[in-house]
Amino acid sequence: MKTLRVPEATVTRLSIYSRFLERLDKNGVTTVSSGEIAEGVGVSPAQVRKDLAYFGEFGTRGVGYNVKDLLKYTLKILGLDQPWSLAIFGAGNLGFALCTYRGFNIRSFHIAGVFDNDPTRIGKKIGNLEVQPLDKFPEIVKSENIRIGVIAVPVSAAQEVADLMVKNGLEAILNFAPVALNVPDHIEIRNVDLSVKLEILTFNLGFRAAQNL
Amino acid sequence: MKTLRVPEATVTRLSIYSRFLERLDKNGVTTVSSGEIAEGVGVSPAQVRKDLAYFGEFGTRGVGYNVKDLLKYTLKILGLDQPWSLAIFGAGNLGFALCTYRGFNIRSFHIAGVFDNDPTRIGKKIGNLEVQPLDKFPEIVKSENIRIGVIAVPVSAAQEVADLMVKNGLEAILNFAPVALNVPDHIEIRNVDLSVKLEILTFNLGFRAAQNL
DNA sequence: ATATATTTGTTATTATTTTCACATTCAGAC
DNA sequence: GTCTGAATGTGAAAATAATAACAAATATAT
Repeated sequence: MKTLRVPEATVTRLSIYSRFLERLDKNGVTTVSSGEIAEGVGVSPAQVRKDLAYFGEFGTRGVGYNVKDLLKYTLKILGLDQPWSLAIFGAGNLGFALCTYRGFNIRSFHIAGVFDNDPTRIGKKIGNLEVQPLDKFPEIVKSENIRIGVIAVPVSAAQEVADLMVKNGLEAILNFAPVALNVPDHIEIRNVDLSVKLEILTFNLGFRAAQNL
Repeated sequence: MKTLRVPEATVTRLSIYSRFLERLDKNGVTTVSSGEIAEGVGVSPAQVRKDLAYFGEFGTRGVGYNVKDLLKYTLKILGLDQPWSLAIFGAGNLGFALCTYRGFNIRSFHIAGVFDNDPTRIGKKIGNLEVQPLDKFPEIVKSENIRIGVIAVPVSAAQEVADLMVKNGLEAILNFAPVALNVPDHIEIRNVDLSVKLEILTFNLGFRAAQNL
């Protein structure tokens, strides 16, 4: 094993492998090969092995991987062996959906606060959470030890929210607003654009089809 | 201009450029350079020009690009110069959010049907849409000329829904369930995983930090 | 008209990522 | 013990993508 820069694509796949391993484990499967993982998530077996090789040797030649062990390792690598508190900004339809989304509430994630500036939304219950006004943010960041913020507000408010997050010491931002945000270099930021892949589909149905590619 | 395989990353960025151009146009900007686009969406100017070069020559040397024209071209390339009807499966929180999501209702997209198998959801109104039972799907696919399906159901039901979509002649699927679906080769399918990027953030805050990378 | 400042389109270069191929290792059968 | 079949880990090769660099083209000022 060598330690070098890990491609982000590798981390992406690791997250997917780990979810697949969770399912295997739940189904009582104890051993799995790179080929079976590959088949299960839609990549090549060599890719699976190469990805894992960035982090160590987890398998047994001639046998494969122990599901429980590999799951534990992948979770550890992803940083999911510790709890993470999230703050979600925006209690509209998307924010609401994210608050109840399984992926944001399982594993080590925990939504510690939902914020909105709309008086008609403040105080509303989402599960056992209550929508908070923005001015409660600094206090809750501290009390809940929040390091990651999620932006689910309209484009027009996104930069302002990002600034607020940075000002209050958050270290990472997951941005669902389709706009490039300006944040300092030390802030980890990733964008999730819900419609980009939809437009990849229309591109493929249209343009590519026309060219017979 | 040469015609060769267009990288998917290029199509992804094109979608982002086009949204940025829409904003410029709305703000009355008439001309833009590759550098300004790059700055606005967070890539390099060379990347912008390279991406556009796959499809033609749209700019004027020494000047830049005409915003309205380039917007029109990018929309055309993405297949957004024609209307697209969508079917959304799953009227839970995520399905609900997608039904009201701007990106799925602007440009040339139009949600032509929402389906669920839960009797407590069927008949409910989402905007001016009404949640339909699954058995209405074949009829609505035809009457609304639906070619793209969106999966917003739990993992346990996702494959079944995908099969139903394929059986009814849909050509493309946008899948929000975190599982690899099995579909015939001629079906265009893309997955949107809402929590993968969240786990990239925790990876970067944890593992990478530990290694000082 | 000419010179100058810009900015594109494109080729060459560099970097990154994926695939391939195989030696190595292990478990189990005999 | 030894042999056989299976699956890993990895270095080399191939494919892909991003960056850099620059000639070509255009508008503007003089």
